[in-house]
Amino acid sequence: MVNDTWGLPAWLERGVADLFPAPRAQPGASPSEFSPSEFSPSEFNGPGPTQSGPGQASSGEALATRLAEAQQQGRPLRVKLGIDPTGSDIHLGHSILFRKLRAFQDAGHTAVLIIGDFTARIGDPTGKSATRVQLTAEAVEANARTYLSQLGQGQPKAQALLDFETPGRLEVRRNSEWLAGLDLPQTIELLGISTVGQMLAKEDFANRYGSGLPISLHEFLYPLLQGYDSVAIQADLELGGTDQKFNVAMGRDLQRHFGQRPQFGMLLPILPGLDGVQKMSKSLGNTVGLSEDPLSMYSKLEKVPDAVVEDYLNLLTDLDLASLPGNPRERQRAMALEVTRQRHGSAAAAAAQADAATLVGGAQGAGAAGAEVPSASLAEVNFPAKAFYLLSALGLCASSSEARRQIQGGGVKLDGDKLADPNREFAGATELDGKVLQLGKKTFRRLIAAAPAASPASGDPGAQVESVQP
RNA sequence: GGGUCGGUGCCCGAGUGGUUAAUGGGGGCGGACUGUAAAUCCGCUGGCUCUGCCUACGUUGGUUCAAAUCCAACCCGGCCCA
Repeated sequence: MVNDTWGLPAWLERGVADLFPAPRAQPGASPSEFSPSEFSPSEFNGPGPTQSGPGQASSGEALATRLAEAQQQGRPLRVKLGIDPTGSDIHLGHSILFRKLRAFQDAGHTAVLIIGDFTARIGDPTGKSATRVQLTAEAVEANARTYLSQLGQGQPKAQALLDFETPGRLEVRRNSEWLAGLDLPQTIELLGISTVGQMLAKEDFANRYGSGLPISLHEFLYPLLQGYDSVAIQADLELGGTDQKFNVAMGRDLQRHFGQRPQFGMLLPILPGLDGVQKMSKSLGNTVGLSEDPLSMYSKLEKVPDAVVEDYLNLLTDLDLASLPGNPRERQRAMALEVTRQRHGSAAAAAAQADAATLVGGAQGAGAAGAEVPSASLAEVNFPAKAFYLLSALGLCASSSEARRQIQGGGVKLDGDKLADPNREFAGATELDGKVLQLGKKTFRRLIAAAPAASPASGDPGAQVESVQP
């Protein structure tokens, strides 16, 4: 999956899935020259890096040249990354892109982070089979702020995912800056740049069109608007997931149209989710959030399917794969430890690993050993409380019916003792204070009679009570 | 705009007047096994502090003792035609 043949500097090479422009097999084309038509969305299947014809620079070489040129002229590259503030949490899947963006920053280049506030407000349907719900400007702004704080805004660069500190290394822009002011003639100009055929070449549109699902006309505008972002900020390179190829390529077309030198496109793989099958996505409930507590993060990562451990190691860490133990289980644990360490530091990661081991042995130990278990406050629970109600009131189960089922299915334990009767009644909070409530093998909550004074991980106690389930 | 087919639970998809909270599959969750994995097997899979009650088959209204199933209007989508 990961290609090692781009010929890029080491800091840039790892994990790159695709890089374009791919050179065109065109006689007389000079490697360092950007021909005005070297790439268009309809040329997706152009020659890859290993297939370059004789005398052709690979796209890796072209980029290396560009980097050298930038350094020579003392003009850092403007590296674009667009994010869609529709959700409110950044997860490991996103972090692949941010890690690469950070690498560019550390090499002296300028990260241009575009918050797609305008496009999000209208509801970008990318990758969805149905049009997304529109968000209010306030919701978008709140999401954007959450993103920035999760990316480390206000933190020293050693701890933050992006470098917010060093002057000139980061620009945060909102695309409403330039999109909100587009008038109809300008919009029509944009629409005129692409064709229906090109749009239908996009995988998402092709699938939906092929299976008879509706495609709204305004959806054709999104790739154009996103591409226009590249024009607005004069991007030299755009980072994206491999699913963004169309949009990134569109940015090149538009830049060319508006007389700019077309950007490079650097595509990184999509991280598989915890299920190991589908991509990591909040709506699929298979994510690890960047702001999750160390124990949740470690224990989720420790049990990802073997098939994706390699990808996680490659895409989320800088570990040298060859130096890791060969045993799959050991590799899995090393990966979980390292990723947790990146977010929470060595001490917290080691503690999480130890706690995970304790908890897995059974909750028996958990109560006594004082392992770090996310806590859940009993303050909101009305006593006397029956067992099933407790589960749902604490948010461990989505509904009280489900709580009943879980108990009847034998999946619930209190301090290691199986809870058999859903109607078992608890008189008051003191009876439960300090005990560990366990659902299945992975979900633990230490019950606290009063509201927690200060929660260690996040400021929001509700966030800690969040279940592992979607 | 005309014709036509269709809109069922998280998803797909049966069901065409009456033990129907609705067959089946997928997904999900739980249990056994295991390496906390995968594979396999088993159970569960609308809500409610639940011996019972409530909401559900696009929406609203109607026929009927009884409707996801019949009728009407409306909304939404596919296809063909304009």
